[in-house]
Amino acid sequence: MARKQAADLMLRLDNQICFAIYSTAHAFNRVYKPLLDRLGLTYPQYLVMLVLWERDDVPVKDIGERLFLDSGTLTPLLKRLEAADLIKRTRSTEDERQVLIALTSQGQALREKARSVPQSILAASACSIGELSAMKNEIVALRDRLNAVLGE
Amino acid sequence: MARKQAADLMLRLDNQICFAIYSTAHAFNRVYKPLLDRLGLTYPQYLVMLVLWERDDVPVKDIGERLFLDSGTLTPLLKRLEAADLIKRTRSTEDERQVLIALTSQGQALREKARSVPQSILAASACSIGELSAMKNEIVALRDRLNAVLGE
DNA sequence: GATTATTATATTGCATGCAATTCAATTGCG
DNA sequence: CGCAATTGAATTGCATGCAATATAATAATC
Repeated sequence: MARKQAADLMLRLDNQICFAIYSTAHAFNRVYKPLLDRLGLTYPQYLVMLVLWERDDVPVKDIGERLFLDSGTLTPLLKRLEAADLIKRTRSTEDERQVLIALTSQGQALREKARSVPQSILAASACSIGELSAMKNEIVALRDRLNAVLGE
Repeated sequence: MARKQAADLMLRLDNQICFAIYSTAHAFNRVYKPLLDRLGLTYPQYLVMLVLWERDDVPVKDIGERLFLDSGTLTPLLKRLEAADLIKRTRSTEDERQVLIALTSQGQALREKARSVPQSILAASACSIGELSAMKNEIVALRDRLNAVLGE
């Protein structure tokens, strides 16, 4: 009977860390929205740009591994970024299966406008960098354990 | 110059807690997938069922406030749950603007099958209940601060 | 009590995510 | 070398999320 009650408790929405994560992801998205609107980006597009601002001329696969996204998500997203003149998609000559993603000059330039975004997010989170960093590390560790289970 | 470098560091993908949250949400979703497939539910549908298992016969609005979702998301989702015979949607007689959501007997019964889900998730997270609960509280506090900014 | 404002839900359009499939290119292996 | 297996993208279909709008019902205000 005690075991049954424990199972009931665990089914409560507010006791589930997955819902905490889920709802916080959406809250972040809503905070980002007005900031990214000014850049003409959606949040997933912003993530792709973050990857490219770190390193350019990478195959779609690499971006996908970095962001945990597959081609079904990335292909149309990248086409929209290309239509916005932020990136260029080129079939690799080395390996014609790969499509290399490079920033255009506009894509490079957008980085300057994006520099203030993290500050705004930090302010909205009303949290010190140290606290956020500690939380981030815990969450990433959790994510990696979940992904490890999936790889089995 | 130091300030510029700090802004650059903050633009790094791996330094952003939002990406930690975002990618962990997707990792959770992938871990849940096979478990929820057995129940015939998607993850957002599972969240709605969690709400309803706690309290029945509630208007769409209440579910939305609980899950931070609007009618644009909930209406079609609820129609799919109704098509699956898990819930019933009824226009309230008290206030005809409202649609009340009630569980069917099958919706009630599904709770028994769902009881084992949280245990499986706990196992996949490879974490103690205490640690998870502490993380959850921190994340919820962050979410609430973000939502507070949005309300301004 | 009539008019206006607000509220609850529904609808439309767009951008993810992801499973499943397809297709072309490359790798492996005998 | 020749062929099967694998790989990287693209495509299709379905289910979110959310902004913007529509609509009907209730509340508020004069």
